[in-house]
Formats: sequence, C-alpha cells, structure tokens
Amino acid sequence: MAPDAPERDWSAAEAEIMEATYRALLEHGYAGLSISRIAAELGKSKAAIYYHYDAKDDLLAAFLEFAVDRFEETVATETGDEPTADLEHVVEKLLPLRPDEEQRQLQAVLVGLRSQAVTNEVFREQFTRIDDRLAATIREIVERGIDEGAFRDVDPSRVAEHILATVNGAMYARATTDRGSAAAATRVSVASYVDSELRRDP
Amino acid sequence: MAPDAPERDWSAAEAEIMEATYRALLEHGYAGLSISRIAAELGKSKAAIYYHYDAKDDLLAAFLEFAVDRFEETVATETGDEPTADLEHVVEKLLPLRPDEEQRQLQAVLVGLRSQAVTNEVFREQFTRIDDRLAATIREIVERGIDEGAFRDVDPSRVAEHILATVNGAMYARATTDRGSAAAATRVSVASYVDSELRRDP
DNA sequence: TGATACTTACCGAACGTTCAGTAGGACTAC
DNA sequence: GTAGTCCTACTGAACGTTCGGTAAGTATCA
Repeated sequence: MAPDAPERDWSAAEAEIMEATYRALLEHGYAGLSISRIAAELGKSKAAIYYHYDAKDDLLAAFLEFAVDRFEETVATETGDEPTADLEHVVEKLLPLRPDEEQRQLQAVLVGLRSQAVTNEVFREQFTRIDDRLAATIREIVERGIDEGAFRDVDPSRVAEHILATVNGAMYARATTDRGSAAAATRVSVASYVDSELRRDP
Repeated sequence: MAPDAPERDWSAAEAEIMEATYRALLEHGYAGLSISRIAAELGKSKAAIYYHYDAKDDLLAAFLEFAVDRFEETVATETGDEPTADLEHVVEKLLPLRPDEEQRQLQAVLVGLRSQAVTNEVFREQFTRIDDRLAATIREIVERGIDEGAFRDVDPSRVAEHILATVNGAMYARATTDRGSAAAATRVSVASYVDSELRRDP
C-alpha cells in the first residue's frame, strides 16, 4: 500500500465537534451545513465551537481531514500474498457488495464533500491525493501479480485507473441514485473484468 | 436509444434566468447559490426572479430540468449500423477525450447538482432516471452487437452497467480532482475493455 | 489566581420572500 | 386620435430569519 501520512490526533472536544459536524452533514447536506446546526448536534452553543476553531473554514478544513482519515482507515489493507484476493479485498472495501449503514453514511458524506472540490481548491487537492493513493495501491497489486506470473502482462497503470474509475462510479451512483442493484451488478462485473483481463490461467 | 421525454419550452425570460443560474452555479457552486447571486448574473432585481418563480425551490426544480435537458441533448445519439462505433460514439459523448470548456462546465454543474441527490429526493429521482436511460442506451447497443454477431454472448446488462460506472467515475474524477490524465487513461481503457470483453474477432 | 471551557447576548450582513408602485405596450371606446 | 383601462415585466424597499462571528461574563478545576 502507498505510505500513509501521519494521522492528526484530535482532542476529545475536537472529536465531538467533528462527530457533530458529521451528523449535521448527514441530515442537511453540505449546502445546509451551518455553525448553528453543528452546535445543535453538539449540544453546546455556537461560541463553544468558535472557542476551538477560528472560523467556519478552519472547521471545514479540519473536518475534511477527519472524514478523509476515516475513509482511509476503512480502506487500509493488510495485503496478503494472493494478488487476486488482494484486489478483491480492496474493491470490497471501496464498493462493499452489501454496505452497512455506517459505510453508506460515510460515502454519502464524502460525495457531498467531494462535490465541493469542483469550486474549492483545498477540497480538490485532498481528493486528488485520495485518488492518487488508491490508484497507486491498486497498481502495486497488479504489478505484483504480473511479477509473480499470476496476471498477464497488461499496463498496470491503465488497469488500475480503470478499476478505480469503475468502483468510484458505482459508489457515486449508489450515493446519488436509487440504482443500488446496478452498483451491485457493477461490483460483480469488476470481478469478471479482473478474471478476463488479468488472470493468466483460464 | 431509449425514448426521450418531451422537452419543456422555456420563455425568453425563463431561459435567461436559467442561463444566469447556470453562470452563478459555475462561479459559486451549489452551496453558494443564492437568489441575489442569480439576480446579479441576470442583471435584474431579485424580485424579477420571483415574478417568474414562486420560490427558490421551484427555480431549482426548473433548473434541474434545464440542465438535464442540456445534458441529454449532448448525449443524444444517432445510432449507425456498426455497434463498436456506436459504443465508441456514446462513450465519447459522455467522456470526451479532450473536453472543451463548454463540456467541462456542464459536467461541473451536473456534479454539483448531483451531489444534492444524496439528501434531496427530487434530485435523486432525476439522476436515477438519467442513469437508467444511459444504461438502457448502452445495453441496447450491446444487444444489437450480439444479435449481429459482432460481439460475444456476454450479459448485455452487466456490461452496460460496467461501462456506465466506469465512464461516470472518470467524469466524476475529472470534475473533482486534478487527475485529468487519469480520466483520459480510463477513456482509453474502456476502448480496450470493449475490445477484449466484447469483440468476437481478435 | 489564573487557565480552560464554556454561555449569554449580541452585531452586521446576507438570506428568501413580499409588497407597493410603475414604465410601457396592447386593447377597446368614443 | 386620444383617453381610459388593463396586463406584463419589472424596481426598490422592506420583512423576518438565519448566517458567521465576537465581546463579556461565568463556572470549574489545578
């Protein structure tokens, strides 16, 4: 896996504010996110939030970090020695066949944040980094598979980008449409893609 | 292609408001979209907008329709008789190899709108419909290819969902990251996916 | 006693929305 | 042909609410 940046440590109060922000985002979406709403979720006054953060932008930047940490935690892979299984493992983390409520919520929040990357440079950089790392992780598995003779001699980078785009697209659709079964179908199709495009032995 | 719904006809004044909304969205994003901002782009007073729309929600619903129309216009396909070329054609419409500024902007706006589908039922239904139609369009081409013997006997539905997810994912990444070249790589990979997964003759 | 973690009470600006008023064209009536 | 009436498409000012943010005070603990 690509090297992780060291995780920031959140004080108890900060962590509570992050959780409150998370809940407020889930309920009202990014466009409806306000300090008052976060304070209401927090069960404290607005000023309590300003005691810990200088401005809404600072809080938002911190929350972006928080959400990204949480996401990358769930994706973190202990790689095994079977490339096919490793690939399957990463894909399952990114696009669970049957996501539980927690996974669904985190992805919903991330989609909301990510759309801000269209107009906001800070957000854009963060999500560029995420996708860079995910692509690298997948590429390394494919490279290993080729080295070990399990995979055919494909372009690892191209295949990694393809898998990442497919998984991201299905996750995006899952969060923004009622086509949940389509996402599941895509998930299955990724497996057969790996099988027909990558695996050496038929 | 899947049948289109009849397009609504916009009065000149309404069309101008839609264009102003489009520009305001481009500049400020969905979260920063306000009646004042739209009025500023329009070059008229806020009240002028309320003369044409009862509430912001109504305007937003109308704009969603407007943007979806514009999107589906650009995707509209005159299908030929060569399935491989038709597929290529649809993919090029959805994920242009070298998008011009207009295409880039429309996709940016759509990503902003689409993220609202996470919390907003009306938006969600609209984007579900879009993806349903796109999937159907691709599926029909694949089915035709199989019937004509150009494609192998794959599951058309599964393949269509895979292609749609990949294309959507790459488009999403293009709009929310600086990984433009990755999107281009994915675009190329879709072609080779079609080649290896679908084409009968090697 | 002073630092920490707040609350209460407020500010000006921006928000969506409404209202009274009006310029200008169109339609009839005389 | 011009006066009276009406309609469309606005303007500018204001409404109450919410926004992000702040100043001053307070309770708790070392």
